[in-house]
Amino acid sequence: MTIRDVAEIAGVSTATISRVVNNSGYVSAKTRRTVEDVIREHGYTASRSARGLSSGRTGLIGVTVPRIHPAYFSVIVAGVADALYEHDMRIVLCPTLHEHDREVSLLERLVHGTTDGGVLILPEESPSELSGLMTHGFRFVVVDPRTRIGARVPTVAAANASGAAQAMEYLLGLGHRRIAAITGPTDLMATQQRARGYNAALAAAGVRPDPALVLESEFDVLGGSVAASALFDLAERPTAIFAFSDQLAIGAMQTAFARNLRVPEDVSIVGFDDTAESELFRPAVTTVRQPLAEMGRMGVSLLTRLLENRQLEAVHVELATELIVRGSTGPPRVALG
Amino acid sequence: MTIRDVAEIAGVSTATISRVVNNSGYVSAKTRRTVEDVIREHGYTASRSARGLSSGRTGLIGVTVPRIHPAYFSVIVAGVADALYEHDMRIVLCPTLHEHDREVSLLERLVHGTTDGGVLILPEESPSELSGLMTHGFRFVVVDPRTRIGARVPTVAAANASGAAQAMEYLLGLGHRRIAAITGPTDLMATQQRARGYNAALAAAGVRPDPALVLESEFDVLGGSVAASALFDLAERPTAIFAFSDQLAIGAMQTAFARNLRVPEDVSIVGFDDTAESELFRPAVTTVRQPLAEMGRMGVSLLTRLLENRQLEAVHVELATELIVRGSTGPPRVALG
DNA sequence: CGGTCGCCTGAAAACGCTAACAGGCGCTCT
DNA sequence: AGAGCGCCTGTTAGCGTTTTCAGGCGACCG
Repeated sequence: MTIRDVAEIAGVSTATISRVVNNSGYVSAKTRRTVEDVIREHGYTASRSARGLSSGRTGLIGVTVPRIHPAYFSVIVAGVADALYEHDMRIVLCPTLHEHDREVSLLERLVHGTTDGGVLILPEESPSELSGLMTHGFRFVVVDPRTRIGARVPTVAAANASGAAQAMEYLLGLGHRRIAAITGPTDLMATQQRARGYNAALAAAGVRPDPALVLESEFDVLGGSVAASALFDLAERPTAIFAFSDQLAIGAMQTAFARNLRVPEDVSIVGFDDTAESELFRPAVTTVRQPLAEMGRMGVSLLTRLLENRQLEAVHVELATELIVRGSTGPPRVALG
Repeated sequence: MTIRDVAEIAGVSTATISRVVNNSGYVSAKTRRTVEDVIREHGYTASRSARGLSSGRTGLIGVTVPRIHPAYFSVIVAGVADALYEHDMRIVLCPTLHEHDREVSLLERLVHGTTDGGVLILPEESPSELSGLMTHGFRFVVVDPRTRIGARVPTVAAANASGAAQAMEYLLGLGHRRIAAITGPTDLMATQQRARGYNAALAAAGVRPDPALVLESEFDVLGGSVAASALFDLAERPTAIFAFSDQLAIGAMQTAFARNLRVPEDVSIVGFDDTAESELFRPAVTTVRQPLAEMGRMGVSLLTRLLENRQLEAVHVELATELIVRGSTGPPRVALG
């Protein structure tokens, strides 16, 4: 079933079919109906390849993502896929496996004729490579940028600083004063922002920050365990730990259990992300919810505007976070100062 | 940068470029080198659209999946993506959101000129719709079939029956005799197979099956909680529960905790799948590992053979499972029988 | 009544690539 | 020496769309 077949059956030209399908240009109501009937009856769908070749638009959006299965990424991708579906576009998924070369070569291929644009999730690309792509004419949006990127590249992120501040204010409000932080890798913007929120909240409460209470780690469970272990070894143990991801929080809780510390009685723990496991774990993890799916959707929303050559009103979007209070937090055992 | 530009610069015809790029047909070593240099220097990549239109092969594989973010699916997708990457193919991801109509319409679009084939993960499609697609000429593979599908449709699944038997033999070996099962939806083939393994193992051990100990549920945490609750209310409580998914197992464990039952001292619990959360949870969940990523890779492997019009030596592939013993299982408190 | 304009439709030229065909060249074999 | 046969390369006809351009046909206006 090609457009030519449809044209023949409907007794019109291929141009008319094209106009009906894309509803562009003038078509009389009668002709339109006839054509639509034929299309429905014979089940015609335009070939994306041909359309792509002819019009330059493939209806495909490339999505690069470090890995698929961590809940963090897959929820964003789900948001992207959902939003794209509504625009009748499809998503070409490219896991980069954290390999910079792989990402670069993927992008090169995406640029040329394969896709109309891209959603880059936590890209490994340097800011200069990204602006290179941009000047090259590739339309894309970065979700959860790794570092600060040139002002012209549209980005979507969570309000990391204020989210962290929210969590800290809550802990401070419970009476905690010795609040440790297990941060992510410090080169990540998300980490820096959350650290900013952490420090700001402490300062606002008049608590002197203690550098010994801030530990850096990879964003994984093991890192959380190790860091928590170090924190529990401190002469003056923290009464609360703010982990910069749920994975870290769970690692910390595992260590607490292993040392027969009760959560939250002996130590309160807060995570970040609100991925599925934070709710599953017992006690359920108090966490800062990142609107991951919404971030994906917002990325698509920016991108479609970009593809329509419309001006973006906001190039850097921050989505609000929300503190989800669950069972892993409570007042400190001995109310201090 | 089109093939014509490259041809002009290299001083050869476009056909030669095409031959070099696809290494098909004869090209002299010298010409090949020249062309490759030009390509590298000017960064040419063939337009997938044009190639697709001309040759009928787009290098795109459609992957339908009910949802992306449950770990179960995303791990399979990761396997698929990885394997496809090695074939220089890309994956067009289509979440169906469990909606049958959505899936059908997606497939229709995939069939026509968009993709070369498909990997259908737990498809909602009826067997007849699937064989319809097949006779229509669409090349695809089903991973984790929902129901028994016609013999001609290639499928990849885990060895569900023997996996369940493994788990049961382990529990029986520990001395358990009253072993409950929380199954998934009974219309799923996976559920039926696991139930088969459950019953077979009981029979082999000479244990009379008790229908009261087998409860059906959706594959989610809540279902596990509810079912476990019912099991714990039984006059004669089971000493072990075999949950047909990790989610169910975790739900069951949460209920156990809520009732002050210790795991594994008061009740042993086994899950299925070995998704990430089963390792995170405390106690870590003993579970039957499904080789999800491998299932994805195997799907691609079958599909590529299909695309090359090669005969498949095995149309229905079952991948072995593995029992992962963790902390949620132990001998029953009072050794019975 | 002729011109203009809006609506509608068709013809035809791309779009960038592949593949079938044809031809040229140099060798070997008879 | 001529035929035959590998090897290499070029020519060219599509592939199925979109899009531009050029009309045709009424209606309305002057």
